[in-house]
Amino acid sequence: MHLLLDRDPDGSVVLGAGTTGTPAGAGPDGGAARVDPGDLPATVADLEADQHPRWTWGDTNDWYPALLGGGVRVDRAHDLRLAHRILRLASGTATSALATAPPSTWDSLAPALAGVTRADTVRAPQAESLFDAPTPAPRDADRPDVAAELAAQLDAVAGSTAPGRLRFLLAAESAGALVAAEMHHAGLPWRTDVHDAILTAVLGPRPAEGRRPARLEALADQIRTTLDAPPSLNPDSHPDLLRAMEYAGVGARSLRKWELELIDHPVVAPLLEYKNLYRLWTANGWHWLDRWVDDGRFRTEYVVGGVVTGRWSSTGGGALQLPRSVRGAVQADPGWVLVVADAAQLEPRVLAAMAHDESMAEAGSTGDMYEGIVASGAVESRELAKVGMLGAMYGGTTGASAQVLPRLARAYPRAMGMVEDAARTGERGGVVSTWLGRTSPPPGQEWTAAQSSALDDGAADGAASQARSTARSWGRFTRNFVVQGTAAEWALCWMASIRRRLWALGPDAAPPGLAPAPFTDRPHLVFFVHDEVVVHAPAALADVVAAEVRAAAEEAGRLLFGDFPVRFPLTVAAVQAYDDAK
DNA sequence: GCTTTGTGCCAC
DNA sequence: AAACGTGGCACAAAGC
Repeated sequence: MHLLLDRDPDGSVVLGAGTTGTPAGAGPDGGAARVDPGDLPATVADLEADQHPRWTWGDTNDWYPALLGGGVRVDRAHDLRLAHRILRLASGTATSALATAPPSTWDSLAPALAGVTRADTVRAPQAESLFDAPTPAPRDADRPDVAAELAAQLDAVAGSTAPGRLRFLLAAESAGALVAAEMHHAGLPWRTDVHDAILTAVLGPRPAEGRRPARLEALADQIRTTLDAPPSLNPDSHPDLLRAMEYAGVGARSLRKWELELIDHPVVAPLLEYKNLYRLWTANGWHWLDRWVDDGRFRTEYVVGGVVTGRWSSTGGGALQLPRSVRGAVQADPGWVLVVADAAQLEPRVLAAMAHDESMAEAGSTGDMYEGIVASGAVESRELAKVGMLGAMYGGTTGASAQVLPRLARAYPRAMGMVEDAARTGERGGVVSTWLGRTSPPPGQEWTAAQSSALDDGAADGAASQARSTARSWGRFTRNFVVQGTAAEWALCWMASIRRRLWALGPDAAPPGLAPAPFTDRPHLVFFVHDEVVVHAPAALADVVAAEVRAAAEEAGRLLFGDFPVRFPLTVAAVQAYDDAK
């Protein structure tokens, strides 16, 4: 059952207030109870053990980090902010009171940051002068009413066109919020010394502040010499560099890597190397290390549902774009291993399942799905199968991808038909939904303006083609939305299952640490990127953990797609360093 | 001086 | 100078 957590304006914690079916014992008489914030972890731990409730709160990051800090892990949650966002847009709940109500504070809530508690925010020094009006305290009416919101959400789900799927989606989204907070708490093991060695090997030793590393300096000189440019030429200035290149007759219109690679000129090699190393230095160099790695852990802020499709985004340190070149610095603690697992060809498999395309699922039944497509005779090569499938899911219209599309459409009419339908719906301005019912946003101003101006009397030349182009672009978005979004749902289920299974393994025999460890004394998730997870585990449990991660993938497929014969094979490796995997 | 925009590359 | 989806981020240049 749901157990609500809320705060009074004075900061005291209210437990179970207004919860429908409040469990006996939450408060003295089965109703609301007031808890001193300092006692919250202990109180939550007791209730978790006794009643195993679904902890229901406005935003997981407002509550869970402090509980984790107090050594308390919870099993289930309901994140009202995340659920609200889903239900407001979902086609399945379009007629509900929740979806038809005017926008409320729930619609304007920004995700809280796990590293920043509300108390920190309140205590933060306020920039105010004598002339500034004091910041007004939030009016009572603006305070989100958690009990009313929960009731509205449960009502919307119950009256929806597919209550089971939506309930599942909300549970998965909330489980994701728990995972995200726990991964932030645990951090990704990061060897600063190894990272520094990686940088030093290719850039030279860390330079003085404000100076280029030696290798970059040498390359800059080489670029200047090759271009016959003065020492004042700054290779970081695009206009200056392009001008110097034009003067030297290089013939490049931009500084993009792919374009430079097409050019035959002696400056290309040193310039490409410069750009490559410059990127490493600025994006993941020593400054990055100083800023984001603390005490052997990299902590980012995972933003659950940060992408419209339901994928996560992250803020801080570019966690979801960690370049391969620094992944060697991600290393397990002594006596531990990293179990790295990624789902092979996740999106095409998801597409096959949601379209109930048995032929396509069959192509993925033995292992590599692209090889399976080749084996079925649809296309000649793995590479062609891959670019063809990606083109189908992205809406590619050119090149090899477009060329094989007709053959894929003949071999897999159901799957290809589904993404085509999604594209057509988007072009018309309609919305599409994922397998569990997350719905795409309606098209925005650009689409509407383009379509209406094409219909105007005396429409400008090009208005019609502009309208078509905008419509197609939105069609590519909706086409991709259904696949990417459903893949994100699979990933949420996968992680929720992994989380539960790892917890069930029980604590390691390791001696208790000084700080309370809510879960880091047993195998735990430390990283996630769309279709890939990393588990930090005691070395002795490597095989057990690998098996659980595989079992979780099967479970996720079964929970989402039932008996439909689609497989979700993984690549799994237990390694010391992240870059040892594959 | 500040913020916004453009460029380009990284990840899936 | 992108084709073909979703993002984050750093830097220089442009705008205010």
